[in-house]
Amino acid sequence: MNGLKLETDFYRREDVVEVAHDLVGKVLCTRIDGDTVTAGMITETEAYCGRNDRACHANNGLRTQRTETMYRAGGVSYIYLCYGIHHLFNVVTNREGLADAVLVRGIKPLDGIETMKRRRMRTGGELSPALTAGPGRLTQALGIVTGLDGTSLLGDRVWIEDRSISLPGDEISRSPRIGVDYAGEHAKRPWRFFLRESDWVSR
DNA sequence: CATTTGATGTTCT
DNA sequence: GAACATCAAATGC
Repeated sequence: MNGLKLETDFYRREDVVEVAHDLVGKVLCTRIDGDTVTAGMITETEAYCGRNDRACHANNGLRTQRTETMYRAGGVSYIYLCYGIHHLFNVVTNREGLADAVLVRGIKPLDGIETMKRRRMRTGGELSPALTAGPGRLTQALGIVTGLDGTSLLGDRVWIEDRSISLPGDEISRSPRIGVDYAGEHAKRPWRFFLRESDWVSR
């Protein structure tokens, strides 16, 4: 609770890799259909750049119905269906016309844990990383679905807070992105950021 | 433990 | 028709 909602200045910076780094330690919050607020600290992110990045859906200016959201000005969500089952959540960054986004791959549960367990159909079970570690898992726990694609992150359904969680300088590690082998050389770029030593990261 | 496979729907060729 | 920013359950050691 009592965090400061991130504003457009945070999202509209030019360097999506920098935004991906800075999102680690921030708190992703949702309030879906008047339900309890559910929230968790972001533990893992990946940057995708619309220009010269074969791993990005909107690479080389590819404009489709799906990727159109990525071209909007920073500060909205980009949510799409992956493998026909999983709703993956991204943060659109940069200015209008440039398709940059940050994929959120893991959170550590903070608020509304019982609600998250219910959405994941894991009531009664022990609190484990299976609840929210992984891009498809956290969206289900937070109630995020593709119907929320394009939602403003300055609104009251999906937003991100700065709760002044302090992380030691060496806590954030970086590595190549996961599951993008098809991108060739670009797959090797170290554009994944994650909390070292955290249980709440994917894999 | 590690590895494989089935689920499932949208997008793009 | 193939590929896909994944996950959970099943199978193989």
